[in-house]
Amino acid sequence: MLYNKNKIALVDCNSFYVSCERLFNPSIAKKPVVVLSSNDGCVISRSTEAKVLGIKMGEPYFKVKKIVKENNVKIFSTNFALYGDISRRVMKTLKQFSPQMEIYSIDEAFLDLSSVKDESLLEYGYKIRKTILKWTGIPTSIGIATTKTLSKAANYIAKKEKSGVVDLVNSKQIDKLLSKIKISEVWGVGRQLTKFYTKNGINTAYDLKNMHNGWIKKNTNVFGSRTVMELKGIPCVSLEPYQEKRKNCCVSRSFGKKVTKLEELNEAIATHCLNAAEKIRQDKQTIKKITVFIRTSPFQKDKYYYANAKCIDLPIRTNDSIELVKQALIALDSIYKKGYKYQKTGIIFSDLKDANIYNENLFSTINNEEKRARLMRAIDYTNTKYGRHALSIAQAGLKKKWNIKKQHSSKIDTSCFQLLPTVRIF
DNA sequence: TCTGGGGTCCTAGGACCC
DNA sequence: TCTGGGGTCCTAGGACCC
Repeated sequence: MLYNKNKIALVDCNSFYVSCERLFNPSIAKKPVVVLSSNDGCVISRSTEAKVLGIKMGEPYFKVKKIVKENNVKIFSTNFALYGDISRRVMKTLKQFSPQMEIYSIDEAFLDLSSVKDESLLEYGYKIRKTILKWTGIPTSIGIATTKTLSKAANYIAKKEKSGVVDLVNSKQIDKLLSKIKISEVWGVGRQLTKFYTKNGINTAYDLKNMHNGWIKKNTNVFGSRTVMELKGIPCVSLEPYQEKRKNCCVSRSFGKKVTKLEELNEAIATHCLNAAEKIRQDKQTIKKITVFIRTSPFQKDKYYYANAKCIDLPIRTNDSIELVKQALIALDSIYKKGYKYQKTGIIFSDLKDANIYNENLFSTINNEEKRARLMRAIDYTNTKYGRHALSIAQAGLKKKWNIKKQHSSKIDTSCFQLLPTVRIF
C-alpha cells in the first residue's frame, strides 16, 4: 500500500509574552517575570522562574501579590502591539520551513513536514528552533507526530526537555510518554471532560487512547471521539493553511473602576463599537447582527448582580461606524438599569459576510451611501497614519474615565517609530 | 478593594412547516 | 373523551481553545 504518513510539527513559543518583554529588557533574563491580562487582572504568562514560585496560570493578580513582593517578581501589563509584531516575525520565519503552515494562535503554528524524511525529523526540528531563536530571539518548543493531537502531546513533553524537540513519528516510546501526560493536559479535554474522565478511571492520555470508540461516542460527543482517534494515530483534524475570515467580531473590556452612569456606558460601547467596526472594514466585511452586553461583577452573585444582552437585527448589512454606533446605543439603552455597579461591557458583531457580496443596498436607510463609505475610508486612513483614535466620533467621549488600568506597561511598540526602544552609546 | 479577551464548534430545544 | 409525524432552521448556552 502506498501511503503517505502525516508528519505534523507543532511549534510553540515558550512563555511567549514574557519572552517578548525580555527581548528589550536583558535585566529580567532568568528572573521571575509575569505578564498580566487586560486591566492588570490575571496572570496570563509566566517565566519558568515564576512557575517555580507557584504562580498559577490565570490566577488573579491580587492573589499572588504577596509572592510577587516577597520574591521581587517583575510585573508587566499586556502590550499586544508588541506581541503581535513579534508574532508576525516568528511566523514569517517559520513559513520558510514548510509551505503548508497553519497559524493556530499568536504563539503557535502547525507545520506540515511530510516531505521531510523520517530519520531527519529531529534534526529538522532543531534547525527550526535554532533559526527562530537566532532571528527573533524567541525560544520555542517543538513536537512532531502523525496527528495534531499527538503533536500537541509531543510539544507538552518537549517543553520539559532541555533539547526542546520531541519526535513521536517513529518513536516506540509513545505509550510511555502518553502515560506521563495528565488527562487534563490533553488537547480538547477541558474542565468538564476531565471531571467525567477521572470519574471513570481515565487519568492519563494513555488511558484515554485505550478507550473503546463505542464507549467514547456514547458518553461524549464528536469532539471527544475525534481526540481519542487522534491519540490512536488516526488523523481526524486536518491542517488548515488558509486562514478563513472571522465569523464573529467581539470587542469587550472590563472597566478600570466600576461604572454606574449610562453616559459612561454609552462612551464605552461607542468606543468598542468603533474598534470592532474598524476591524471588520479591514477584513472587508459587513454585518447583520449586533449584540450589546453589560454586566456587574460575576464574583458578587447576589441582589447586586445584573447581566443582560440585547441583539439587534439590522435592516441592512453595513460596516458604517456611525450607523453601528447608533444602533448599539439603542440596544444599550434597552438593557441599562439604574443602581448597578457595572464591571464590564462589550459588543458582538455576528453574521459577518464579505462586503462585496451585498454591494448594493436597494432599500438603504443610510443616505449617500457612497459618500459615507468614503468617509469611513478617510477615518481608517487617518487613524492608521496618525495613530489609533486620532479621528473618532463624539459619542466615544474624550475623558474615558472608565478606561482600563495599565500600570506596568513596557510601552514598547516595535511597529511604531516613537515607541521603539532607544540605545545610548557613551 | 482587586478576578482578561477573543474566538470556534456542537447540541438541545423551540418555532415553524406540511 | 380522543389531539401525528417528520422535517428544517434558528438560537442560546455550553465546552473548548489560546
